[in-house]
Amino acid sequence: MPGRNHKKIAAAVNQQPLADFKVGVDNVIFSVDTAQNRLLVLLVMRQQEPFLNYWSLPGTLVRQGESIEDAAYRILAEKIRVKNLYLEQLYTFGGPKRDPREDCESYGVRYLSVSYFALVRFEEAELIADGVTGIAWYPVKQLPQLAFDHNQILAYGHRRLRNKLEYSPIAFEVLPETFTLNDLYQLYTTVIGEHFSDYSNFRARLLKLGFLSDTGIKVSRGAGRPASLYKFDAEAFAPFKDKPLVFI
Amino acid sequence: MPGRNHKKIAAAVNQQPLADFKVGVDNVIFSVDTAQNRLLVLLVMRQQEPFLNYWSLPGTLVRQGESIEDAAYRILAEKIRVKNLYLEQLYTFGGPKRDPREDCESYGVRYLSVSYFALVRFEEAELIADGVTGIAWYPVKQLPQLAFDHNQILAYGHRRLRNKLEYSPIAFEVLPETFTLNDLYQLYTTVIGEHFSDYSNFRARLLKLGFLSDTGIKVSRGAGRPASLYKFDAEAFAPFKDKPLVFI
DNA sequence: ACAAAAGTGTTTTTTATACACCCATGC
DNA sequence: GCATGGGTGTATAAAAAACACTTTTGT
Repeated sequence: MPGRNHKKIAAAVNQQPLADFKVGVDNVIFSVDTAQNRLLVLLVMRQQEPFLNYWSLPGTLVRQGESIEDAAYRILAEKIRVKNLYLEQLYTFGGPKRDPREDCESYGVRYLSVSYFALVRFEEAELIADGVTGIAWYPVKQLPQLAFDHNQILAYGHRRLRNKLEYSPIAFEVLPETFTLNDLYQLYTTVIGEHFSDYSNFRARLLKLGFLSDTGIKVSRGAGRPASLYKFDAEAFAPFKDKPLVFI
Repeated sequence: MPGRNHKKIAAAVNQQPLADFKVGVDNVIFSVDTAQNRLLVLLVMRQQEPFLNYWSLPGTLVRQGESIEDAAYRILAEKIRVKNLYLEQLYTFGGPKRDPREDCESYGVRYLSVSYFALVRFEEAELIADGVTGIAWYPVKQLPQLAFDHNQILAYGHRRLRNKLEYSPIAFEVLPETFTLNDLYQLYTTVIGEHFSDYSNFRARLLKLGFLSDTGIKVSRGAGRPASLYKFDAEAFAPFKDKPLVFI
């Protein structure tokens, strides 16, 4: 029965063994040091093979009963204490051979990495040093060679951060409740670069959009005229949601 | 030794069992029927439990030695023949309990779905009917209830499609090599809705940007003045890459 | 001749850009 | 009083938006 035989073969081809995965989460956690105008990323020193003593993105493997996003929040909370943060899924890297453990220790198990991208407020972020693991904010302009494909993941996260700042109001998730317009401008300058509107125009545009409300409270930063504290008004922003809008 | 004991306990807490995963890929494949001004998505009828006889996104499980992206292309090629397409990773859905198979048949294995989003040219897309599996283009405005969390994935893909059209030149990946400005306009209208510039302004803006070159060739579509065929000039577009740019 | 589709032009309004300048404070 | 940072205004250029109009075809 050639027909039947053919079907069997086709079925066999269609049912090559499925890959078994362990799923890891790697976080690209950014912050902006406005005092020194630097964009920073959180790195930890690896304590085990592979890539022992390499800097890497803080990551973990997903446990039973834990959602991917839970794992992302867990590893973040293990490394850093923050009040405000913005976190979103970045990309899933899953080619075979991206993790050297696939060759040796395992029985054909693949390692897949779901990366998350986070932005936290530098001034209030508290690194959790456990006395063993090295942990540090690194300027993204002076990165060391990282473990695994983490340089690639980081580069992808950096691109996403810039895009998000340009098109979405994520800056306000990481600024304090109230902030000066200069705080906001500095944040944009540090991440995007100096190649956009000057402060005066930036200011005028943002204010005209109408979702920044002046609290009337003034703060003085050393010399100079005191600045007004502004507040992001989520309700006033609502109409702009899902509309193309460029902040820079 | 209380110190050592404490360390042991901490280690135990930190090493709850890892989850074991099977990784699936689900494709949200869109096309635009310009003749009827409809946005379509490709659905297949499930042939097995769970969700037997439910419509679902075309998907597959990742096999040994296969990258995630390879699996996405494989399942796409199994269902449809196309010349041009745009494909990118969408999102990874991985909460526990998103797949009912986790409860019964498996030994604690989790199912994770890496979704991909694709845009293909409707006119030249050829569905591959194998005589068994139902397969169809569904208008996104009249979707049935889908298997798993596929309605959610689809909604997410739809949002991404709109954003991509607004900010990126993906329309040209799915239009034929040469196209009329009206073809382009229809594509935008169908996906985004009628709420953007009229044809005249759309046209003026796109032409001024300078990355559409007139081939000089004219085509006639029934009555009316013949239209010029244009061509996307990737080189002329290069300077706009990575710059905020809004097409609509 | 006339409807239909393509393409051009014009007018008005809104934004962007580049500045110059005024304001309030610390020292 | 003057340097410093905050804030306002203005002149010019560019772009968006609305819409009227011309051109070229099929019937």
